[in-house]
Amino acid sequence: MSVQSQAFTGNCSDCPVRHRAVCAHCEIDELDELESIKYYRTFEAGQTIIWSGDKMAFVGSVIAGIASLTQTMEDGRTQMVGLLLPSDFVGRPGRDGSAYDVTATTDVVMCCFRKKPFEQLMARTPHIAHRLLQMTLDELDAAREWMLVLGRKTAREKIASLLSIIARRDASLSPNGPSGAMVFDLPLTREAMADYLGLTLETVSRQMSALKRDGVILLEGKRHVTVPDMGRLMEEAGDDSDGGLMA
Amino acid sequence: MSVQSQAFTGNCSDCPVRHRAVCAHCEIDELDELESIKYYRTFEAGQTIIWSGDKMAFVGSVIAGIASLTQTMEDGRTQMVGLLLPSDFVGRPGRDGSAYDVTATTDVVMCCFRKKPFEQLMARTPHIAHRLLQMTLDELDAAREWMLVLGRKTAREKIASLLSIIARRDASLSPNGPSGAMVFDLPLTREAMADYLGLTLETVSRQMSALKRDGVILLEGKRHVTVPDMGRLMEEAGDDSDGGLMA
DNA sequence: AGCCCCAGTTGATCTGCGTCAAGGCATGGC
DNA sequence: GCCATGCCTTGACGCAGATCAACTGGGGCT
Repeated sequence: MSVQSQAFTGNCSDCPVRHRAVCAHCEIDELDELESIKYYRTFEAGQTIIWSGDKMAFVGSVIAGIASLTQTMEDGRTQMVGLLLPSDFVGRPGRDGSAYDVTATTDVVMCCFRKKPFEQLMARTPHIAHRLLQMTLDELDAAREWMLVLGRKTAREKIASLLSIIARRDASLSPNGPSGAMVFDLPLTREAMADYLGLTLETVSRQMSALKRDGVILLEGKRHVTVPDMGRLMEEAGDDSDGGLMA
Repeated sequence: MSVQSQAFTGNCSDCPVRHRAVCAHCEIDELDELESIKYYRTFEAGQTIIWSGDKMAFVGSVIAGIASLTQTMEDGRTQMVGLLLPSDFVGRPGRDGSAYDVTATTDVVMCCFRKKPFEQLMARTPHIAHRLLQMTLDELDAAREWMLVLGRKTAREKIASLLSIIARRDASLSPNGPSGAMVFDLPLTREAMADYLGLTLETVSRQMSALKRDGVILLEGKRHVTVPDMGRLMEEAGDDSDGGLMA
């Protein structure tokens, strides 16, 4: 499967993620300036994009595919601390090193900006800084929501939480009804799920089987998931049953 | 104990946290403008500052004392998702509701800005937005470091991690030698520690006793802690033994 | 003083998840 | 075809931490 299946010319105006990325509100002249400092890079599934501690020469956006941020302890225990989806921003203007490993979970296409020029542009262009602040605040909310999952939820609730997050993201791309059935492919191996959830891969496997046995999800093969009732899944996750959709 | 023991007149130029807060790099005229939209509020230990879901009329900085951000599930399980120390920022420009409960853990003094005018000032003043971005990125790093603690560390490592974070913060205020002995008072009850660490209070108590028995810490009463060897404590926490201080 | 109340400690027991180990089922190379 | 490899599933067992419960000690009431 090609990650570039859509006809994308490499021009910002065609960019499939532009309306959600850092450059969402840029004017034409600003886009032109971004064009001049950007380049694309592709990474194969499993490849490391940035090593923890490396100095980063670029910042950028994920255009296609999924990348993950992970931290690893000396003895090998690892925890995934973020999932980067198309339009998500990578890098930290104003600091040189990365604090985490960034790894391509699927094949990934990134739109990179050379760091120095990007920072200069940001200094001149308040609404890029503003957009980045909003995106960072969203990430902070997501990280904190995940702290609740890691600290207080049971294995079953953790799995249900992960599935409902992935399902919700897919929904925002191809809108099914929010409370109807939902179908998607898991972009993560059992091991990656375990690293995200603070579990072992065996426990992940067992709980997936349990949710399937109890009719909360249907599995076709190992990765293709059908959720017949999102409300049910969100109850299993321990969230409000409406998932905040009624507000 | 008064939280306002330092002679603080209520004027920005005397503010004990100014060099670390949002307004760190403000010029005199900007400070004047902040003066005109700010007011102080005090909260007693245990009081709720903001309820999850409330609309917030203000943003602001913690001036003295410690506040915490917590999330609670319907069945009462709670997880602390952030610890707010003096100079930390509260609130989310550009969004109305809080996603968490904000609670005063000790007596707290806050410097509040009315939200609307603050947002307008921010729009006109790029370096306030820039400072806020930096602070938010720092918080994001802290949240992600905490995800590793919650997801992968043992109870003993969790306690050691918390103690070393608190010790390090105190060190940054009153500089002892970084690898010598360190003395501080715990600002948290056992229950609050448990909520931060994703443990029960009984487990916290047992592990505190174990660290004391093993000579990693000394306890005088329930709250007064002496760490004879910070390196040892950081090993117990599962971090690099140098804690990044050798870099 | 006498009392209560709250925070913390400690013990006994239970259990959810980790650990270790044995397969299953695709895919790809020879 | 056959075997190797990667990803996943399932079972048996043990342990770290949760749960339930009793107790301690200090600080602030009347």
